[in-house]
Amino acid sequence: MRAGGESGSTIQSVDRALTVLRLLARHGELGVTEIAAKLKVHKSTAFRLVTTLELHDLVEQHSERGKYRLGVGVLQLAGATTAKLDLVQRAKPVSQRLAEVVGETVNITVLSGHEALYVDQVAGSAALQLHNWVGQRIPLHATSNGKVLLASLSEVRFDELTSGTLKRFTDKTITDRAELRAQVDEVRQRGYAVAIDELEIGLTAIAAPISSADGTVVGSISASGPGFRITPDHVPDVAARVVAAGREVSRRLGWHGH
Amino acid sequence: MRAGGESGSTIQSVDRALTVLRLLARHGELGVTEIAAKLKVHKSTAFRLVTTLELHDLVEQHSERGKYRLGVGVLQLAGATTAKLDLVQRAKPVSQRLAEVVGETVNITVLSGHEALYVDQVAGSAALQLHNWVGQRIPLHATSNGKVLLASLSEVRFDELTSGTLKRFTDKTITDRAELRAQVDEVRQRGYAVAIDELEIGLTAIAAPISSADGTVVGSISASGPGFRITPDHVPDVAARVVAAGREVSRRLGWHGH
DNA sequence: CCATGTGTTGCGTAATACCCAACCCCGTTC
DNA sequence: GAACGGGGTTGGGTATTACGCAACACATGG
Repeated sequence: MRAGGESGSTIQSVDRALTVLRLLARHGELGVTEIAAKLKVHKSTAFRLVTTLELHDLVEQHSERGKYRLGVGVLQLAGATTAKLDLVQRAKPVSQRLAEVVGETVNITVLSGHEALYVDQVAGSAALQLHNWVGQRIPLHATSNGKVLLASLSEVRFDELTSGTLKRFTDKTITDRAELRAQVDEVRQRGYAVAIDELEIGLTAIAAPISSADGTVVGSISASGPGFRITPDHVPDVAARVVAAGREVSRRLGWHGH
Repeated sequence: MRAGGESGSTIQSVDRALTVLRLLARHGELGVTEIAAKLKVHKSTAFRLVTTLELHDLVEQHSERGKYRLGVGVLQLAGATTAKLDLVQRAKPVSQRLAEVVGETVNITVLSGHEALYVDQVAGSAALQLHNWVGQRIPLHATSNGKVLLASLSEVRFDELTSGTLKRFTDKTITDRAELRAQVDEVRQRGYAVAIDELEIGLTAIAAPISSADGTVVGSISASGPGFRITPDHVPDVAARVVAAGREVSRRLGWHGH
């Protein structure tokens, strides 16, 4: 029987192994039997998968003959990826301080394809349940970060990246292109973007741009938290701090603007 | 023919796929043909491997029909791993500041099995060629970090972890157990450890312990750089700063000692 | 002590992933 | 501008490879 694969050419066992990694990322710790159940394969198959992953330090088991979790090999790989994007490295201390002062979760995003890509996150002191966004992509039109990134684009690029239909997430999501363009213009004047309930009900976010040495916007920094904490009254104050943080990161990247 | 596998049970294709990840971590960017050559497999095999990896966002190719590099999925996985070790999160700002002040590379290690495991690194401003140690394991007896970790152990644990022969790296490496024990005692009294040319000729490192809320040592922080910059004269000064940083991190972990 | 739960290991089979070759697509060369 | 070369990509047949099965070692607890 030919591999009833998804898209023509994918290796079954590798696909399963990588799924194991994602499962472990999601659940923290899993046993061979649990993994087998989730993958719908035999125990022995699951075992051989994790054994191979273990050989590369991507997973490790808690105390010989125990459950499995993600291993340090992952950190090695991550180190190699972030080495190139020194944006994360340089922004880290600034993000930390911002998260400390504001008490909310701080994120850094960059433009990747047609979406905003989260490349770093620092949990705020007040964060209850922290969802890790790092590595995830979010539509540009529904987030404060996205609007900041859009504000940095030329007219034509803006049109390109907003060409599709603007997906609705909540009833506050901006789905009209003219409305979006107006908001983005405002962001450009004001220097920061706000999104309230636009991606998720109850979530308020404020973002500001990060510029590189030559003045082009390379990313955005944001603080976000529940609407009952970041009330409309607080927005200007938080925005000022986020903008200052964005400026600080820009300065660390060699930017010398005003 | 039965699989002439290494250690009983390992899946060939998965093993190759993970090797691809490590290759990409090492070389940054590689094409299908290059990967095939390094793996000693056919082009098409290499292609199917990277395609499967791409499906999980672990690799991505630069501009359709181009070379491959590590992808954002790696960051997602890494986020899940470091979420548990909040040591890294809390230590980050302190490490950054220390690296800034001292100008040398700062590392954080924890005890993992019989070795020291590097869990974080901040490159110093003066760092020329930065090798990323994160995720790597280094023998306890040959590094300043290792000696700090050893100093926190009970007599029996110390004996366990130094039971094997102490591998020699340079002619300064401590290979005598009695000598090691003496040095570790000194570390315990003095509050910091020094290693000069012990792991690598020309490399000087200074480490101090990090304690958790209950007072047990959970890791170590170190500054390291070339011996011509960190001369014996500088050691006490740098050591004081490293110790202070270790205390600061400990405080952030809830430690309330003197 | 047996019952039941882990993680682990040998073995035969056939499904699977490999190699091969041809393909497309882009740059260069002549 | 046809021919070449070098990238990445795509079908197909074969036997290598990885799968499922079942029995194992080891822990836990009734």
